[in-house]
Amino acid sequence: MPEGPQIVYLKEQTNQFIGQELISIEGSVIASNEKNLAGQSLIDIKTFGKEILFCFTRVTIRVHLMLFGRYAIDGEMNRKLTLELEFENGRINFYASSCRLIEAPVETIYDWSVDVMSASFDERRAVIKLQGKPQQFICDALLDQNILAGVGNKIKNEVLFRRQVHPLSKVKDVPEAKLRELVKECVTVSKQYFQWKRDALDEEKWLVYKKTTCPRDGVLLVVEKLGRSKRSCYFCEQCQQLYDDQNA
DNA sequence: GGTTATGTTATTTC
DNA sequence: AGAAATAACATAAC
Repeated sequence: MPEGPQIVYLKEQTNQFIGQELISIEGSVIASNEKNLAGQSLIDIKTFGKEILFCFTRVTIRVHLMLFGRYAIDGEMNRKLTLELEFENGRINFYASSCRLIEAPVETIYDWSVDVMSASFDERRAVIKLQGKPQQFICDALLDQNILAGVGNKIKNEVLFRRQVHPLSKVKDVPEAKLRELVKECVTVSKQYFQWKRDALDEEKWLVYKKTTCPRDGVLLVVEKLGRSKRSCYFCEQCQQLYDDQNA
């Protein structure tokens, strides 16, 4: 369920709750001494990367859907409930999600300049931070939430294909101009993904993810778990260039 | 029934 | 100490 754009979409679905009073809170992950949240008002909903933040008067609840998380607005699912927030005008349930209470002001712990969906995302800084991981494979570096918060495995594969970079290129061997292209593409794909989500087209738009042949040249795609992260890479050996010591 | 999947974190091992 | 491997968590689809 996650990846930044889907979380921004989720926020869009929950905006109706902003300004509402919390009637009740349930969930196995919220300890009993935290139930006094009821009565507080929902001041704002923010997103950071793959996290959604429910900012109440005195405290913030952070929800991360991880790999299997689901949610239902004014509905039920037959799964393990991790958090239920009931407001005056509706209810949102989270299942199989990771939830945490944040007591500090969120501005002090989140830096939105690394969030690819944020208006304050800083491209140049992302490039510099990538260059700070010279030995990493590009397929791992693009998934680094401290550099490109919100980018997940689907976006990673799409970006590498569109910019024609082999996933096993080392960051230090990728020319700076190409790194800049990759960072820009992360933003582009993320914004498109968000729109696909709105249009309910998000399962059919990917060029290589879960596909078998390259849309450019028809060559069979390679599917392998690569890099330190061992996440699935879908790529074309014909048209995605491997940057290495030879051609850096 | 085994494998895989949009993810992260805690623990163990080297 | 610190990097790297492994386990842990949770759930559905093929």
